[in-house]
Amino acid sequence: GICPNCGTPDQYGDNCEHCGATYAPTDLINPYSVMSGATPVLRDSEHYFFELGKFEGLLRDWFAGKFTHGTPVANSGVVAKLKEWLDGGLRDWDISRDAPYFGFPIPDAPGKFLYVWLDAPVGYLASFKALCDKKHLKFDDYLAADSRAEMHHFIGKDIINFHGLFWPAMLHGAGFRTPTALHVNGYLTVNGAKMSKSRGTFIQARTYLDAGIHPEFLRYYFASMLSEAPVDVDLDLKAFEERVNSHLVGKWVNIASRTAGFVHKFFGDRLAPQFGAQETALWNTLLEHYDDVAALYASGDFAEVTRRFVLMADLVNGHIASRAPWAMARDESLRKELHQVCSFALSAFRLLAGVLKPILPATVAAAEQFLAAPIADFDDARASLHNHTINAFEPLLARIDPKHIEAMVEASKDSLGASAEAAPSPRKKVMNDNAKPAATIPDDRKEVPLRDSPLPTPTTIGIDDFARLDLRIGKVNACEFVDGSDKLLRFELDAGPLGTRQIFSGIRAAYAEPEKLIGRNVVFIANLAPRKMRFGLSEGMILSAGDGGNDLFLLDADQGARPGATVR
RNA sequence: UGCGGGGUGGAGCAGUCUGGCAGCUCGUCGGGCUCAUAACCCGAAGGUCGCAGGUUCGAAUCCUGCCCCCGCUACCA
Repeated sequence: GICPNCGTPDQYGDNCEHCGATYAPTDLINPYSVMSGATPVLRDSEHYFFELGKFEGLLRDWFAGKFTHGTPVANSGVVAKLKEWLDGGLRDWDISRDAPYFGFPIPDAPGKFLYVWLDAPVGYLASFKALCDKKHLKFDDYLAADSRAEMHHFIGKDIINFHGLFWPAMLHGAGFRTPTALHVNGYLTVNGAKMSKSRGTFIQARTYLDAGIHPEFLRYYFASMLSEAPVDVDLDLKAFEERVNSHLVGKWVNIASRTAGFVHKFFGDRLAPQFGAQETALWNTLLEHYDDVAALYASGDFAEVTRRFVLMADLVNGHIASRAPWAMARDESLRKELHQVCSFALSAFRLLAGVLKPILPATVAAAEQFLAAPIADFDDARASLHNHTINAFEPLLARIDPKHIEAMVEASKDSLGASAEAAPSPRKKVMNDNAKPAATIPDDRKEVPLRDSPLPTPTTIGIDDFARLDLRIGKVNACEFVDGSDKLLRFELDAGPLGTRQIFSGIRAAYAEPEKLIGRNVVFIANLAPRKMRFGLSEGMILSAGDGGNDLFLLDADQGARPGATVR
């Protein structure tokens, strides 16, 4: 609506971006919905509140480490952020929502639901309770107010308040213990910007895997960027490729790759009974670094872990280069030295596997298999291998092929998303998805608001404009009502080569018997950016004719049209 | 508006709390090696550490002001 202070149009309900004034949503002049254009209406509604203010003392004690023997419950920046709330005066927390809403109905309060952030953390504990029942653990040993177990939360920085204010207060209020620590991560950007469909950087896990890129490579990259501080992490795809290839393949696996052959050829896969003097000296240096790594892990400084890992690997490769086992191999009299150098290298390879194991569990498992020497725990990797027989070396990791990254980016692109982004909105506000971390939300969904379109709507379009719409035939596999929605029907379409699509369509008023639509061939837009709705992901738009309400008629195609066929 | 985080060679980052030779990885260039998955080793070029001022023998680091980027700012999912 229009700012009541300075008259700037198109402002949100809380403050004006032009003049900076803050106001109540009801002060907005001519308010409208950016989604539908509809005019909001004011309604009275009874709500339920959690008296958060009563827990201020508890929260201050908790921040101060009173329940954790003085150990801070979170990074200083995180605590500072949380204290803002306290210093500004804690208000009661609205924990009810009116229908339509997903989640749990409030008993004896028709049409009222619990706000998702009230029940979400309870859900974590319900899940844990189920585990306790299964494993015959005592729930109270972990949750009772005097429990000495540790409870750690690993979260994104956008939900600090839920985990750092509401939740500890709820736990305490219910007679349970408070969390031991919050471990907060920042946001992820890709190639220096918010993830974007049009740039192909809105990458889904499935797309990543389908491109044939090892999942543990991403774990390594993230580890190399993370410290205790809740900083944002940029996934720079070029850096990702180079770092993973260089560190893991070029430096680490290479140590085994370049020495195992000698051990196999000359020593029957058996390692030497001892290191030489030079190797022993270097081994002790490596152990000093290794022991530091334990503390680095404990403090959450994974980036420093990987830096230390690289340093250690460089020392080993440098040593191999200076000893030149390939030259020794040509001289029968140097067999013992050759044996010692290569055996040292393989022990060092295992030590480095110990560094990497928390980050690359599957890859390290393969390394353990190759070495025939499982790493039982962190200290176990400190043992050097002597008079030990290993298995034949096989490449443990394939380098990232840049073509795979290109393919992943291409597969992530969305042509219509590109047009939406060509004229980016000046809006800074971003909606985040806290409640459902696994769900996907294209950032392009935000606005293509009418107010931002500088060009007059043309009365005619060219054929190219039409071609950008990917219209397809979809055969209705399933169609049903959506619980909690009085407007939507949920469709599952067979889109032939495009697979199946779930689409929500607001035509319930016109089609009261959705099951009768099954089998029909409808027309839908296949390249509309997927949109997350309250009830799930909607992957396209089904076309109907009419003015809305019960005046809606599905377009359809005669029987015989193939599912997925292009409409042209 | 307030608050939090950030700005360091071409890229990604450490270092800032506790002032003391500006460091790591990648990339680039030159050389070496030929065991290793175009992997490895040695060397070089490349930065007035966002800007301005101040404190100090000495400032990326401390202080003041400013600029820019990101985020949060409670009945947002």
